[in-house]
Amino acid sequence: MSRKVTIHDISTESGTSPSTVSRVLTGSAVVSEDKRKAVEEAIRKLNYRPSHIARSLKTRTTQSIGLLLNDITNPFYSAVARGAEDEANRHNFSLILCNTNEEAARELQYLHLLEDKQVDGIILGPTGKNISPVQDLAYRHPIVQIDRYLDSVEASIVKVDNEGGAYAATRLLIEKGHQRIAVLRWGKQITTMKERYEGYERALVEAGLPVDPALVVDVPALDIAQTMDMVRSVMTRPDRPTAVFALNNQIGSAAIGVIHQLRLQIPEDVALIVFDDLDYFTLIRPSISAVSQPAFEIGVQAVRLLMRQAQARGAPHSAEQIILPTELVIRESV
Amino acid sequence: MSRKVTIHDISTESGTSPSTVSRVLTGSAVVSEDKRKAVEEAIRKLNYRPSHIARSLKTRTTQSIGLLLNDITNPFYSAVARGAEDEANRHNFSLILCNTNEEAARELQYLHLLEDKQVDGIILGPTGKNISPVQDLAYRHPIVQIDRYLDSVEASIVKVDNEGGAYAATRLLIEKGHQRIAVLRWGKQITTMKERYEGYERALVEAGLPVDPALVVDVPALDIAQTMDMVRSVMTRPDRPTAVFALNNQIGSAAIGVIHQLRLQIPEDVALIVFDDLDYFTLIRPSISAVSQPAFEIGVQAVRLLMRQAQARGAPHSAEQIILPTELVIRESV
DNA sequence: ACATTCTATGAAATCGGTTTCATGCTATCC
DNA sequence: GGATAGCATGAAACCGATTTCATAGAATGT
Repeated sequence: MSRKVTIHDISTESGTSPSTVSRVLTGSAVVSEDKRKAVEEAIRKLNYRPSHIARSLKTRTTQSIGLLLNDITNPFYSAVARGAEDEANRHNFSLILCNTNEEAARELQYLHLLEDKQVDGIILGPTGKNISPVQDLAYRHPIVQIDRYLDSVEASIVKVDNEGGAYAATRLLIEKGHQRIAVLRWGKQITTMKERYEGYERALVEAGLPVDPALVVDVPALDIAQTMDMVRSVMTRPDRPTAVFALNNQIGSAAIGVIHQLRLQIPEDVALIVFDDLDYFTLIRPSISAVSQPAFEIGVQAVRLLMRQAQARGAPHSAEQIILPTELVIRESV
Repeated sequence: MSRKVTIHDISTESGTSPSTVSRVLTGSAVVSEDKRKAVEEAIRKLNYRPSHIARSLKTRTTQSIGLLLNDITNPFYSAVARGAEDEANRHNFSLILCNTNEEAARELQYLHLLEDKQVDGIILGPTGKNISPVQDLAYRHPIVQIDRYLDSVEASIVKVDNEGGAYAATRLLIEKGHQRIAVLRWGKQITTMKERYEGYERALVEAGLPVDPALVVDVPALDIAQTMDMVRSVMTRPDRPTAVFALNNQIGSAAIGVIHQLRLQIPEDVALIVFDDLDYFTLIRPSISAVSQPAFEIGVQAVRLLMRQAQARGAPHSAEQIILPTELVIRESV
């Protein structure tokens, strides 16, 4: 087993100094044509590949960014990841995948780990429970929050127009004649949920409809069985709502499951609209209307924003905020 | 902005040498009780966190593994990723996420990148198009293939019992009285598809049924629209099959879409079973039967296998093979 | 033609740890 | 009690790159 080829080997093979080899590697300074050729020849001959680690140690940059998500198996987040991966790759950066599972301790552990690994930036889909550590980190490193964000933390954000999307969805239901519209949410203190709920409420108020607390259902956890139970109890009440607005894809799926179980007809018995679109919504009958989010684009924009911030390091980095539009996709369920 | 705290700072603060600090850090040698206390105190006081990069440079180990997948948005792969992440975290390893998008060039680029980054191991869901580079890599580094594998390459594998799962599914359809069972596949040279097809064929042959080439549908690409077109053409033939077996979740979803479009009743007009289970299969009506794969567990096992191989480095590492069982989940669609 | 600036290059320091090696001290043995 | 082994420790080398700094030689200006 031959030892790994180092810059020193290239140096001797090409009859130059390591400094010169480094210069042709990074292009950081002018090197004469013949030396350059010699170095390039040696690199090819010995099949040399520079060590990222050694480089990182000196340059204090790792060409990597941390991607901290609550649940990579949630189609929304995996699309974000895909977008981020795509854009990162375009910049020759790689992603370190961290799954928090909505656990504060795990998020915190990862935040430290990523700092120890000296990632050049962090894309954070926050659990919402580590406010001050995130603030501290944001002070020292480029960090962009996606989807949700921590209200008091001064860090960049890439999100969608939750309020507007929810408003449009609710309005659609009202226009279709619905007066009793249930809203299903989870974690009402989370910014996404807050904003979506506000959009719902604004549409109701604007239309002069009452905001009935009985129609606002908070599911206790993102557990499909529990969520279905909650939804079932709403849907089996004597004064059942005529329309349901689920504020995320998981609750939406639970609602679909319950409605099917109860043998209710969509949209005759109950109309349905879900915040966040899933592939299968178009495949089933009736197809499900949704507020579609540009998840892939969120990932792309987050990486771009990070690149800009990393570039401008040293300069007082202002916390940017990117708000992407949602799209109301009207299908058979309304 | 205070400079980063280094091992040298701890050394002076605690009145010891860097060597001793390193020894308490790694626990690689005995240190007297009082020195240890002093070092630990200094670490706490200065809030010291060792640099992973510097450590990696010397130890030639990065505590990270590369995760190379074709499509992280495919629920199967994202579940694998989740499992891998979980297990890696348990071992204090982190994952570098690489999405190949089924592109050979991208896969190759990533294989090089991961080697340059000196990951301790690679989990590879291969495109199938980079046989000799993978073989070369496997010779130098721990690598485990998941799901698919490269036939000629000597590297460990974690996969499911594709043949057995497909056999069981086909058998079920036959037992339900179906004689004309279409099979939908993509990329027939890919090991998973080959094995699943073999299971299908074995079940037919065992039951004395003919293997009708007209019922074997190869979709040209994993594109939902194209796939739906192919499926539609089969389902609109005069001698339409009475049952359909889709060999992966994407083709399965396309099939569901087409069947709904054509207003065919499941399972009366056509029975359906899909290799690989998706969440929504239980939510819709009728619910869809599936061959369920332990995707999370594949990720977990892959990481464990990698850990073992990395441990045994130096010893001639034998290529292990782990075959996990599938589960036939019978729902309303048959 | 001589002083001065430029340019390409190599030597050496550096990044922040780990590990080998040498050493002084204490414990053990006959 | 003197020789030997064991043990904790620090000095220095090392991992593999980049970057600063010094310098020799070429190019430029007057």
